[in-house]
Amino acid sequence: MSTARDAMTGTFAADEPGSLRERKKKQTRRAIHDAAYHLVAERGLAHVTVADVCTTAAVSDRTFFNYFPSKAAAALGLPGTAVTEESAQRFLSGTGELIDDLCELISSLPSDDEDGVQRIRELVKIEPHLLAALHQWTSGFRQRVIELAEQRSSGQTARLAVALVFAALILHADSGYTGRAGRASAAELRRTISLLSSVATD
Amino acid sequence: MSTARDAMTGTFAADEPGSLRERKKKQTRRAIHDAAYHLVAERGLAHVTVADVCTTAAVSDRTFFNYFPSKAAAALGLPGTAVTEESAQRFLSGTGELIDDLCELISSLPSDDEDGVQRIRELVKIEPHLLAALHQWTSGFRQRVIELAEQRSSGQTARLAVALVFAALILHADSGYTGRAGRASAAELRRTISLLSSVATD
DNA sequence: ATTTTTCTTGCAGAGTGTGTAAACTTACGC
DNA sequence: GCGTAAGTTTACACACTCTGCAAGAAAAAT
Repeated sequence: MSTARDAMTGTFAADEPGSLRERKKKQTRRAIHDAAYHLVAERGLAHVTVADVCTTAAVSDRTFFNYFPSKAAAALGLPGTAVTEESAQRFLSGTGELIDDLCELISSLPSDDEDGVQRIRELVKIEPHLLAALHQWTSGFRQRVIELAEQRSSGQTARLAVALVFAALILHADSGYTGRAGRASAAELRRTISLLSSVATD
Repeated sequence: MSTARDAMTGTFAADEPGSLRERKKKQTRRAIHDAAYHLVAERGLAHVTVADVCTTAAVSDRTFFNYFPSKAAAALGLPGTAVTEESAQRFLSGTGELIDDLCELISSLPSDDEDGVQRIRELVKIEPHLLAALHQWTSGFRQRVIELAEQRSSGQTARLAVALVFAALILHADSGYTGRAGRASAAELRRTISLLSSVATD
């Protein structure tokens, strides 16, 4: 992976990953999430205000909302755009089974952080309210995926496939389903879908 | 169906269905939902405030929140308690296949209104934000159902079954899946689950 | 008729989230 | 370098959501 650094000048191209701006944005995003995560883990969601998070992260209240739409989203560290343009293109030009490619698409969400999913599980376990927030976010994610899926297969089939894949995803996110940490891989999702299918036809 | 009216005195037992209090509560709940539904359908969610709904429904702002936790919930007419004690008991003492009984449980949610699901679909179609609110509500519903399911079948099987049933339920609520109006019957849910299973094993 | 319980309402207040415009920082061309 | 363009942060003001509390109104129980 090239870092897009210009070999002649040593400067970065505008707003590409690696530019000063992008690095700073990633940094403040991370600062906000970290602050929210730790505060909520300690005090509980209801006893943390956005203002608290902001002072801890050393940003203004207004900046907070430039990065996250809500306190819950910040605590969970939910990405603003769940499907990157790159993932979308790869999916649209995919050749495999729809379900398999959907699993691939879904499992490639951009996290700031490798232990992102781990943090989500921890918080959800101690703050069930956050599960609702997570599902709300997932709803937007799902909408986008449906749009993409309908460009590969039309109508009902697409919706059914998406429903299955998200059922599997939620099972993985829901703590208690499996003790495993870390994000769900495409293979694991595919396996869970097989399980779902077998349960349906008992 | 007995109305619980006391044959001697002609009065109603306290707080049972048919008592004056219960009727009035149902009435104001309905008034609030109707007002919210129509206003949101006309102006869109963002251009309706809780205060607007309250003046239309002729209740105080404070009363609004005694019936619905949010503007979106009122517009959609989402019931406060999704699973009645009665449904829960019937499910727990059920004898059929877990999946089938879950379909029965899920499809028996208490609606104030026969065309409740129809209204939900209409609103969601013009206000995608409401889909998120719906999923959030569904999240709480799901939690309760998981509790119940785990009392009939333990651990993973219960979770898998619930995931399937809710996948089907969401498909039905989501406009665009099927043109049919009205609430989803247990049989329709069961059929959708079969479809899901067939999509999984292509 | 009186007491008790439940529901409604008004008020006050903390907290969330948005529009706007000014200050500031980074990027780019020269 | 240097000046302009573009993007980001910040303060301020403001509408709105939602909750707690206590007094009043309505219904049920005695």
